Amino acid sequence: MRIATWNINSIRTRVDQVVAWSTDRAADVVLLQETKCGDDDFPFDAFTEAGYDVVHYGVDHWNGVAIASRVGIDDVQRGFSGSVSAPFDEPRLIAGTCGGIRCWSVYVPNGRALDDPHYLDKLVWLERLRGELQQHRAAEGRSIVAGDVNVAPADRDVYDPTRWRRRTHTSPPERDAVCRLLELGLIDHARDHHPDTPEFTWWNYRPGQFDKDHGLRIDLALCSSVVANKATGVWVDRTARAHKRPSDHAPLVVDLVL
DNA sequence: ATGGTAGCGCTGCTA
Repeated sequence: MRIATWNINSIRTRVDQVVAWSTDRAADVVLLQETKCGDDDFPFDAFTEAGYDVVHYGVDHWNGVAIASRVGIDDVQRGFSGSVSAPFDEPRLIAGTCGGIRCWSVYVPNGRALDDPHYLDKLVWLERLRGELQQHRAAEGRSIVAGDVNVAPADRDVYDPTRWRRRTHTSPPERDAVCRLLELGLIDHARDHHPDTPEFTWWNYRPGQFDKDHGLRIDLALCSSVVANKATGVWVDRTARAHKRPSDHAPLVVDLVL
C-alpha cells in the first residue's frame, strides 16, 4: 500500500502531471492540497479514467483538499465536525477511509506573518485540528494524517534556520502546536526515519532555490502507531519538483505492508 | 534592505 501527500498548487494547472505521477508511482492513495477550485471545476474525469476515485472539498479558487484512491473511499468527512464559523470554514480538511486506513488530507493555514491576524488563526486552527483528531481517535487503529502543515517542526527542517528565525513556519507557538498533534500518539514518520538528513518538501519558486536545496520540510505524514509499525519506507519524490512546470511542493510518500 | 516566482483572474491577493 502506497499513500502519498502532495500540495499541487492548482489541480487544473497540473491535473495531467498529478494523474501521471500517481499512475507511474503506483500510488494507491494520494492526499491533495491546494486544489484551488470549487467542486464544480474539479477534473474528476482525468482521475476516473486512470482508475482513481476522488472526493474533493473546494469552494472557490483558494485552498481546496482532495483524496484520490484506487482502493475505494468510504465515510467521507468534509471539514471540521460541528460549527464551522471562521476561521474553520475554509476547505482545508477532508477525510475518508481507503483500503482500511482512515486518511486525513489537511492544509493548515499559512499564517502570512507573525504580526498578522492570520497567524493567530493558524494557531487556533491547529488546536482545533488537534481536538478533531482526538475526538475521532486518529492516533488509534489504522490512520494517517498528512498534508501541508505549513510548519517546519525543528530547525533541522529548515535550510537556513537563522534566516527563518522570527518568521511563520518556525515560531515556537507553531512548533508547539505540531508537538501537541504528536502528543495524541501520532508519529512523524519521515522525521523518525531520516532524523539526521531531513528531506525538504517545499522550495520557493524563486530561481535556484530547488537546485540549491533551499527548502523546508513542511509536509508531514503523521501515522498512528499501527500504521507506522507497518511502514516500510517514507520518501520525498524530488523528481516531481523537477518537472518543467512543477508545484512548489514535492510529494511525500509512505509505503506500508499491511 | 530588497526582491526574486507562480496561480488566479483581472486588480491585487495569496503563497
